[in-house]
Amino acid sequence: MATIRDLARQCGVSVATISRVFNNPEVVNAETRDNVLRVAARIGYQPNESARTLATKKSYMVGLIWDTDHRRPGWRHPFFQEIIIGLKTALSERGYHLLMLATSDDEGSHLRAAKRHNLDGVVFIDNGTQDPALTQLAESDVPCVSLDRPITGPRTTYVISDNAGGARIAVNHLYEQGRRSIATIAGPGRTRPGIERLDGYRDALAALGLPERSHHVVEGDFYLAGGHAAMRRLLELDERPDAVFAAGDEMAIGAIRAITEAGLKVPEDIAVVGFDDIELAALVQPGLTTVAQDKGGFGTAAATALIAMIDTPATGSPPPSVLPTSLVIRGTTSTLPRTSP
Amino acid sequence: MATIRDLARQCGVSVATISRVFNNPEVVNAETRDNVLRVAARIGYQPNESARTLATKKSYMVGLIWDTDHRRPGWRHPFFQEIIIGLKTALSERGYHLLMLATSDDEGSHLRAAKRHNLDGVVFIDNGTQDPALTQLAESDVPCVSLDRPITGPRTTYVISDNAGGARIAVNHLYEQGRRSIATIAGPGRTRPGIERLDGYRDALAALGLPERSHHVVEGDFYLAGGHAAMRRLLELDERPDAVFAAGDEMAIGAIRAITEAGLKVPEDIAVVGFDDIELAALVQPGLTTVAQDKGGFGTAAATALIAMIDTPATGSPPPSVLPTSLVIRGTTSTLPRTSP
DNA sequence: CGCACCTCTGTAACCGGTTTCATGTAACCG
DNA sequence: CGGTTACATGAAACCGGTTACAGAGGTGCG
Repeated sequence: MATIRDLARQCGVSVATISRVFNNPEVVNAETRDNVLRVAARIGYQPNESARTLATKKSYMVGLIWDTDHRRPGWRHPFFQEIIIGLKTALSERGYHLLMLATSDDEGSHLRAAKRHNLDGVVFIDNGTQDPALTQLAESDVPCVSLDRPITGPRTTYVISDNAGGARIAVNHLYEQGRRSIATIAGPGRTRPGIERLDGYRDALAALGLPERSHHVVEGDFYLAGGHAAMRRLLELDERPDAVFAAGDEMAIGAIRAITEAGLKVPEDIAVVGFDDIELAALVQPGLTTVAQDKGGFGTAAATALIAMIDTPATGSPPPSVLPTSLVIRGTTSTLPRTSP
Repeated sequence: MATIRDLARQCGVSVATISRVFNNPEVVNAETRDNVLRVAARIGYQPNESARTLATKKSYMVGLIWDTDHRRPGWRHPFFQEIIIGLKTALSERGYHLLMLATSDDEGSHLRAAKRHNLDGVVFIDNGTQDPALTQLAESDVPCVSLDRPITGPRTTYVISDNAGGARIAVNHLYEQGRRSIATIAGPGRTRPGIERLDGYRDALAALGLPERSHHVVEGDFYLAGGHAAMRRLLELDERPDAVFAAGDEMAIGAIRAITEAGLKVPEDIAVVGFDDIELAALVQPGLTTVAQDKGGFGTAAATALIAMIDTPATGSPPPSVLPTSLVIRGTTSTLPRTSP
């Protein structure tokens, strides 16, 4: 690899001039500049990023902290790939790279790892554990963005879906379809989306003047089996609901299965709305009506907020991004559009 | 951030000694070493990785090239998340980090980007395009591992599933279930898995002494709609098959839908086997019997091969890893195990 | 005792960039 | 014509590590 001194020699100028050609082209004479660029292209010169980072303290690298947790080996984020695509694309456009840190690094102190590697900022994806290393990071001066989990700090913000709003949309939609006895299969009460979606459900019922019946609220676990079990409990009620809002698509599909097994029909007897819009939602039959999250938006919003903090050191924490959700209507709430496969 | 010179001053030793404490502890006096470590911990010293990389030419970073392609915006890898988990875990254990490079970087020359960043190696995930930048990279002296796509070079190897073997397993399984008229919905002829799985299907038929009927081979597109359409063609045949091997799970599910729509039953009238074992396979009803790929194995094998090349500069290219596939038997080939939800 | 050898440590060059400051030259101005 | 200013460039220090080499002090042996 040619170094800056090699190039300087070949061009008959000093290294300072070479450096200027790449970082401050306007201050160098046009003729000199063109010549440098020509020779650089010929000999295939390119600056060494490590040397550059060492001198400038800027790495153009953003850390991604995503603990595929030792304690919970199977943990997966439903939209991981979409988030990464969005994040990477938005970062790329601004010239930033994404570094996935080895988790073992520094025994869990992400802050130390960030400093070591001269990271310009960090994004982390919540894995549900209250990792103290994340709090430490958020409280530092390193720009941070958290996905799916509210967290604060001097230079920290977060991106989250409008869970309550989405839940309201779902309930309203069921109401518009003529349903008046709307139950919910909630997420676990300890999770953020679980709480917020349940709140939205309650708000919507109240706004519509529908009574909230406590036995119409059953807690699930976000997974298929939990949704199935929860639905069975709902089916045993004297006052059987004519619609169910499930706080997650997998639970919704489990619920549909329970309904079908009971000899009832979806949506004729019971309409179902899910939340998330996972791939599967479009593939099951009938298609699952669901509240879609803006999957790509997570990455984009995170990148935007992060770069704002990085580029203008004066700014503290931008306001959190609350991503809008939208209703995707499919077969489980409407018999009309029978989508062929 | 404390630097090595700060630490040296505080300890009353030279920077060389400090450096030795961290890189070559056995050559420094035990007492001195302990003292340095104690002071280092107290003042929170940690080496600057950029400076270290600059001096040693070793970054402990591996690049991940995964073109979420401008030309094909929707391209996604079915197992992306699992691959990343496996890759990251295996790399972490050896102290390596994963850098996702900005695609715009250097206008597509991944090789240049790798050099700039002093990457120790590179992994790339095939996106189906024959990107010349990948070939250039493979032909360089940078250690490379390609996923899902055979490619060669002086220090390059690849990881791929045993597609043909998996197809044979599938066909044999159908045979054991008493099926004798086994059709296939193949993948596109231009894709590697498409070709290999079809080869495996043919081999298996031959080995079993079953005739191969040309009209029993229909090409799909790996997606649901393609599987559906292909199955309809098979259903129109005079000689209707009693089993179908679909070269991808989504196609298999499309096929099942077509079968059901035609008033036939799975598996009673027609048994179905898929390939991949995507999440959905376990969630549809009846569960899809399918040939599972070793998703995590991709990442692990890639990391192992890459680190072998990195650690021993003398070695050229390790042999490619062909990951074994395994059959997961569910409802679409067997009426016995009716899995509850 | 003299010499070889081993153990431990320090000095200083080096990795490849960036940036401050000084300098030379030409243009401009009254 | 002398002085100010703008422009273009170069010399050298610096970023924070690593490492070749030299040297100091102690030990063992003939």
